[in-house]
Amino acid sequence: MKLSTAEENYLKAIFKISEKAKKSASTNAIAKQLSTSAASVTDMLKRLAEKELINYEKYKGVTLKVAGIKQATQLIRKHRLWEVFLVKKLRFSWDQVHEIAEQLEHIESEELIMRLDAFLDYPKFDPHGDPIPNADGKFTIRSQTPLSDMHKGQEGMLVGVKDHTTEFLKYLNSLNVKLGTMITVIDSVPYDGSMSVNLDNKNVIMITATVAQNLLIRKV
Amino acid sequence: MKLSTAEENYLKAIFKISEKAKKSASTNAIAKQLSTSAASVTDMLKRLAEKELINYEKYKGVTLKVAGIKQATQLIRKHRLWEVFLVKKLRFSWDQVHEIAEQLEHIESEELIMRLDAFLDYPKFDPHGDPIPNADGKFTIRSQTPLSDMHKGQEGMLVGVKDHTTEFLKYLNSLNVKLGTMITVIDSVPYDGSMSVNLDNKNVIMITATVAQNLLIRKV
DNA sequence: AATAATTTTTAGATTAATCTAAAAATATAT
DNA sequence: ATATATTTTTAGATTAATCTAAAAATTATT
Ligand SMILES: [Mn+2]
Ligand SMILES: [Mn+2]
Ligand SMILES: [Mn+2]
Ligand SMILES: [Mn+2]
Repeated sequence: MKLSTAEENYLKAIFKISEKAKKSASTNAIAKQLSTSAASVTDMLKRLAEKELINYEKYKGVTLKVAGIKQATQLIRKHRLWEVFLVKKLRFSWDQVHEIAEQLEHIESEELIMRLDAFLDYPKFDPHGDPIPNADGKFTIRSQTPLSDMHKGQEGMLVGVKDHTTEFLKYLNSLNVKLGTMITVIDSVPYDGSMSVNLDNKNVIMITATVAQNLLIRKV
Repeated sequence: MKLSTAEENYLKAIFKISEKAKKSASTNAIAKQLSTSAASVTDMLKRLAEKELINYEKYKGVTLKVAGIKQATQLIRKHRLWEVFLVKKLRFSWDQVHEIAEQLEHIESEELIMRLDAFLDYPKFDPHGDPIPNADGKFTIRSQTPLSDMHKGQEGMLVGVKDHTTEFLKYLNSLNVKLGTMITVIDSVPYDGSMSVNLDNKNVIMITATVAQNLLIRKV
């Protein structure tokens, strides 16, 4: 089924909300995610329900039907593959690619994505450490912990970030923190959750609890 | 100025028609080019005139203003760069890329095109031999003759095609005719304009006048 | 120059996607 | 359990882009 860009974006939003909350997505949550009005969301939900992509009952939230999940997953696959292309091939920085990928993900061509995937050597993760679903929609899973949950002395590698905003990523750039950086917890302050951590066994820096919550570590 | 996909496509259509006919584009010609109704064209022309992109007077044709030429040229640049990417990097065949490039050309990011251009090593021509305007909108010009205008004994290299349809390009594939192929006119039949030509000093084939008109040769 | 043919424009509808404001339903707090 | 607050839906408009059918303007033909 051929969907409009707007329809695709709604499905992706519902997918992301359900994934995070592990329950049905509310009208307001979708509106917030897409920076649109609740009224617009209701309109669109009717249309998506009509097309059998979501389960929708007035005043209850929505969940994706199988067809909807498939569409959302493919869209995420396309988004993340394009992000890899932009970073690996065009040498964009990880804080510059999201906007462009938001556009590229809507290009319609199965063949294009197959070839792009091959060209990039079938990457499993995008530049932010998010898993790229394969052509069948399967995500690679990986054990990871927010740095904020780690204790003094524990060590691991940065494998992902939760916050994808340009501001956060640029801040990490300024700290010289990137995917692959080895992080060891030197100390953590119970009072405010801030931490001092060692980077690649070189320098020690201080970070706030908020930052620590947004750094995903694979422990060694 | 940020334009919609539809607006961009109209500007490109007007550019192509004016380029070929070397005069103003008529409502009907634009409608035909875009497979839409004349009424829709009139609607859009009013909008584009309002935005100072075209010169439009009722019942006269339209011409592009400077801003319109700039937009159309940039769009063509993007289209052709993406076609190069698809063929050179993703290994698509030249008959498969136009549709996808029609979508990709509307992705909005100056930075993306700059980087894509560099990644592709600043190509001057696309996979169909069409010139790629540079960032300033300048086209490389090249002397070329339709094969149909050449005479017995003349020789040259295939540098472009006039017809960009999948059917024509696939037919050329089947003849093993591609950009770079050396073509020598063995004989031409005045009666119907058909020709027998030698390819790369190997085999001789027969082609019709129509085919010969669509092959652009740089004579040696 | 009058008539016919063609082209172009206008008029009026339609569809997707959006909005604001008001009404209705649901959830929360007293 | 009633009142209040929040969420969600409906009602009614708007805008871009399209369409068909009819009217108007232009061009071609007798
Ligand atoms: Mn992204
Ligand atoms: Mn990402
Ligand atoms: Mn093309
Ligand atoms: Mn081309």
